[in-house]
Amino acid sequence: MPKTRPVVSVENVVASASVEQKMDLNEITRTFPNVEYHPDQFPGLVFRLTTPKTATLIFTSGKMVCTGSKSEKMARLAVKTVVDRLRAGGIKVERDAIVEIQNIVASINLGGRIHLEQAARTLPRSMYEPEQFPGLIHRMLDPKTVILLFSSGKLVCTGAKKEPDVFRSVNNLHAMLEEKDLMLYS
Amino acid sequence: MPKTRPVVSVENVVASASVEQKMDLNEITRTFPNVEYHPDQFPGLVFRLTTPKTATLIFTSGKMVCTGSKSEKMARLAVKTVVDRLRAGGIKVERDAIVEIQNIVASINLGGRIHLEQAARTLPRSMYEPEQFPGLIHRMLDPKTVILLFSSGKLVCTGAKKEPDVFRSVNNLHAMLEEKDLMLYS
DNA sequence: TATCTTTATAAATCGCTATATAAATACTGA
DNA sequence: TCAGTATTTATATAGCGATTTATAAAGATA
Repeated sequence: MPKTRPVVSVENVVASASVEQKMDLNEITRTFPNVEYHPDQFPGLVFRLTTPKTATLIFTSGKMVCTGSKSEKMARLAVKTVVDRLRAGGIKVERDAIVEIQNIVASINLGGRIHLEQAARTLPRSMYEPEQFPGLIHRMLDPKTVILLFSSGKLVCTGAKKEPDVFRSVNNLHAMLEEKDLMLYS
Repeated sequence: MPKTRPVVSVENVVASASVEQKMDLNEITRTFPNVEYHPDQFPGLVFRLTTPKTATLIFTSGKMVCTGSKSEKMARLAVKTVVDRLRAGGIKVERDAIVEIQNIVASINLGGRIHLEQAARTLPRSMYEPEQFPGLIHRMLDPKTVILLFSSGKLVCTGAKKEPDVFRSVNNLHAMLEEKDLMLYS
């Protein structure tokens, strides 16, 4: 049995948003010289914030993608801040953005080593090709997430749309690893 | 002043050798299926030993290059073992190999951190381009060796032909670093 | 209709970067 | 033709940039 509880840390939250109006990216580029906009390379403009430390992609459609937040709440705050900044810079933005969380990435430490070779044989929906990537890739059905397992006992959980789903995924997997005796605590 | 003595470890010894006679590398390949011989790629045959864990290149000229030993003595033993193995396999080898040590590589831990930026400015014959390689490359004149310095306080000394030269090189450099106050002990 | 572009993020591993050194080939450049 | 460079082997050191996963957005390309 485990000596420690899994230590979970949300590392990145991806949110999509929309202000429901056309945006003039060239105008934004002129008012905010620090943004990155290379339409030949990618259609989105990159708007970075220091706090919360995020990068928000803004498209001509008024849709946005915000990445880098450490929580759902911070992602919403980041989008709000971007819109406020645009307005403060004289860019007309009629309504506040509607934000939807699209992906939550978390790192986890189970506190013991995982026998990956064995796990690859016993865990369903697993992919393990150590010469290609050192982690075992496991697709969980409920919640629908993907977990990368490393021999060190550390995990990466991605694909969750709600924070509780990260915890449920980790608990499900941890129980499974315990049950099948795939963990080694030292 | 240093709290610890440098910890020196010889990591690799390269020796050249010769049995002073032509060798039939195809014959060796037939008798020892585990050797590697791809004349289109490289003219030398690779003969590996488990103890001492080494790789010896054998050329048609009868000359050899032995790498991987942890000491001068082990390098000589490795070459002797290769020749004995050849003879045991029915390969005629008239005389014992004449061995010459060509290079000794050692890793060193000074036990304190090195201020590389500063060292690059004060040490003569130094090259430091961190974006290309994280170590500072210092060419020592006497003994004629090359020392790689890392911020961690670890070194790599290469180019020595005698083990005492490794120690002399390390002591010279250590004294120099102390003198110019480039070390930080914590 | 796919896949690529870009952004962020963790995990751990590989292959580069650089150093010396011998050997014997092939190759390129003046 | 001659001088360089590349090939291969081992070895420590330590940075960097892939590798993989999910996810949205809007263009381009196939």
